[in-house]
Amino acid sequence: MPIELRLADQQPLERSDAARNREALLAAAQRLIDRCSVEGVTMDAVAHEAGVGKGTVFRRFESREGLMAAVLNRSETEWQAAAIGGPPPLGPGAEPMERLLAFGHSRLRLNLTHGALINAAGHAGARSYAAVSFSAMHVRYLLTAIGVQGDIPLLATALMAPLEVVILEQQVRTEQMDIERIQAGWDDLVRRVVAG
Amino acid sequence: MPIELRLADQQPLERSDAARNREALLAAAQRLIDRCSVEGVTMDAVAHEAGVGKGTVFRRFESREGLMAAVLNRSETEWQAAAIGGPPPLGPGAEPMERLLAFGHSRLRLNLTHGALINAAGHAGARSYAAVSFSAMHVRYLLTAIGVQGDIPLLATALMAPLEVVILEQQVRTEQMDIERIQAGWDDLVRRVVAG
DNA sequence: AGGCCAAACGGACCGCGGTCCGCTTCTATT
DNA sequence: AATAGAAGCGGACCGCGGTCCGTTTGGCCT
Repeated sequence: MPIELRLADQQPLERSDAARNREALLAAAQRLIDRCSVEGVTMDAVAHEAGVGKGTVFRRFESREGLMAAVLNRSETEWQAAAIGGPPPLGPGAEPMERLLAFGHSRLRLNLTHGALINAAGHAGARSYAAVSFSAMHVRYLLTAIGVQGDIPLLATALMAPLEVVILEQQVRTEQMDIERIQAGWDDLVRRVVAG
Repeated sequence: MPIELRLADQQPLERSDAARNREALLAAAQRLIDRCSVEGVTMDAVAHEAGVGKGTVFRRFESREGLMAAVLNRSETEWQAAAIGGPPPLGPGAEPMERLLAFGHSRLRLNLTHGALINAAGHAGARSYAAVSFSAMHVRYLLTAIGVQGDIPLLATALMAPLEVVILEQQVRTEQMDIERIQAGWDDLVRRVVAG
């Protein structure tokens, strides 16, 4: 009688060929994104580049958004690690206010450079929510550490919202604002919110 | 020799059948949106409902986003009129601060009810920019009237950003916040920003 | 009225995201 | 090593957004 003695390994185990294909697909996707733009990458192309059938791509990643989210997840995870445990001023060691400002600057840059990929990843399931959630949690923590009074979750959202890709693209692309100005504006916003 | 004596009528004139078809298409789209959801409306269905060919739909509205933007435009225009010239507290007659708060509440409600349509309209050309631009202009004007010091365009963006559909859907759908709380949070944000 | 031609029309056609189902392959068990 | 069956695989297939081009129509000029 098989008792499934995998410890707390929740997922029902992944077959070796499946794992190999997942890696191949992620690598293929990354390669194609680098070669053409994000928008130019088709699912058929990814499947072909990885040397698998199209069905396999969708089995692994659900949808195009899911695949993009998985690709995005790599750099995102790395960035999250830097925010939690990296060197100051982003990581611990600096004053909370300083960390918050560094966090915003970093996120702003990241959202501009990865904008296309973030858009392509869309709102695909838990992955994208995790990304949003991480930032929200971190900003909430920093606001609390600073000693801000009020509805912290909402204030955190208010600070993160102007850094959303849609907003930034509007400002940079359509209104021709330069990044320094946007950054300065965000710093100003933070100061006003914190001052209460 | 035809001198084209249309005054400042910039558009090169629209043929009567074209005008008829445009109206028919908008009406058909509206009808289908009411019947099914926005997401369930296909371009073929709109064409068929209006009794025209598919090519005609794309000739008139460029893309699905364009068509949705045109449908959205009707209610949006009406709302803009209310903001500029309607009764207080939204329209003129109330104090600027009161108007700003009313503006935010109204926009929040509107973005939630028309969320699907706004998303479907996407960033389709000048139409959507006009909508964004109107709100931005109005908020800038009110901030100036209140006497706020600083980079007004950026502050206006910072206030509008948390009212974006993406943000609101995240809060309401995923985080289960209720609307009163979000509204109160926005009021608080405005107060902090205005207080400087 | 008649005729000219730019503008508008319609629907066949294409590429892409996504699904489905019959076939193959891996792994656990004896 | 043999085997059973679950998990994975692949590619034909579908619907939708969007394009293209041969045909029709409406407006103007004689």
